[in-house]
Amino acid sequence: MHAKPSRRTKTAAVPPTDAARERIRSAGLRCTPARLAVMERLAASHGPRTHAELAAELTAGAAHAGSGYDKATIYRNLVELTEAGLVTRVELGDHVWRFELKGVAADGTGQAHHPHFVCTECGGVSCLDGMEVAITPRPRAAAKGRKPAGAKSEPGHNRIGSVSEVLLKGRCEDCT
Amino acid sequence: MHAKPSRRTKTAAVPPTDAARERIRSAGLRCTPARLAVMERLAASHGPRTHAELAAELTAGAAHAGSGYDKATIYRNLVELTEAGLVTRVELGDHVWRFELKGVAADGTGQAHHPHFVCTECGGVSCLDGMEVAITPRPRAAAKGRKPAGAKSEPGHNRIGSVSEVLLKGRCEDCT
DNA sequence: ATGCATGTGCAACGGTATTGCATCTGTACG
DNA sequence: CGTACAGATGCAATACCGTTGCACATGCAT
Repeated sequence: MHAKPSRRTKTAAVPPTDAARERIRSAGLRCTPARLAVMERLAASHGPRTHAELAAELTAGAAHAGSGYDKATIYRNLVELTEAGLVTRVELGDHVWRFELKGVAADGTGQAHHPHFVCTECGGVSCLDGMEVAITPRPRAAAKGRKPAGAKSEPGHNRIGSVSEVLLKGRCEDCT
Repeated sequence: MHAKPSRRTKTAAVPPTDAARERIRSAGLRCTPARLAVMERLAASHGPRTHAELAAELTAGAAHAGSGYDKATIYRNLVELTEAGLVTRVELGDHVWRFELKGVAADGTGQAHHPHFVCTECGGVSCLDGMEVAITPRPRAAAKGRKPAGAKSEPGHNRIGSVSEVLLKGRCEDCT
């Protein structure tokens, strides 16, 4: 039983389900229940979710009817949605991919992603929305750091073309 | 053969081996050949190395005599050295731990904590030595020349206590 | 309704991280 | 200098996550 969204007296003229459906369709993907469920689950989350989490929620189908999807399906959907540009895949340092709904970008670009902060103690993840990270050369620089001429250190590799993702690690105030 | 001059009376110029040995000892760990080899291998690297890389180098025993250590031993040594504070373990987003010599070197110049930059195209890793990352609460209002470095009382529930690691991802200039 | 391309379920594979246990070794001690 | 013990090592097994192959079911255009 799918608990089909009875369109009677819905609070909004465009339920989020339809919005997600439209985005999926416009991304060139079929709109399947599994895909829709993944999208809605992501939309209902605040921060990035792991594949394991989503799989647990959508596989067992505890609370949500219509669940019971395979973890491989969820994984593939996440990857496909990522490739389609609807979802971002991040790695926060614990060897687990996390997926996050991307900003509204129908054209496929122009998403301002936000930095993430991970507490190395409690593992909490914070989305630093509205934060900007600027990287600047250190004031006095390495004054005394006479570089051995023979060093093979490749300074040319330090050229940053564009930064698409920022990840900070440390301790949150609760764990300090 | 090892053919190692076990005479401790050399006292010539304190080779890096002895420095590493001293650090290992002072960290409360035994000074074993495997541990020493790991330390030296890390010291000879410019960037963070993966366990697989180090294992490949130290297991097969290609160039360095005395190699042939087990990968589990190398792994355990890396973890122990990390816990001892001599090595840093970072995760650059490809689900592989990377280890980097931490703290001071023989010359005393500590390359303590530098941000890392990973190119999502070529996978190259850059150590942004001498770079500082400043996080500003707002893209517009605040000037970005400051260095909070210990930002507190962040708006919202994203309270950063202290930042210990910075990871940037994007594209290097070559891949842009 | 029908057909094809696409998505899904099941299960297996691969690779890295991690650990148990018997044996060996570094280091302190006599 | 020899001995003993805590710690380190080697070997192998385990666990887990990510990933993929293949046969079947399903969405969606016609």
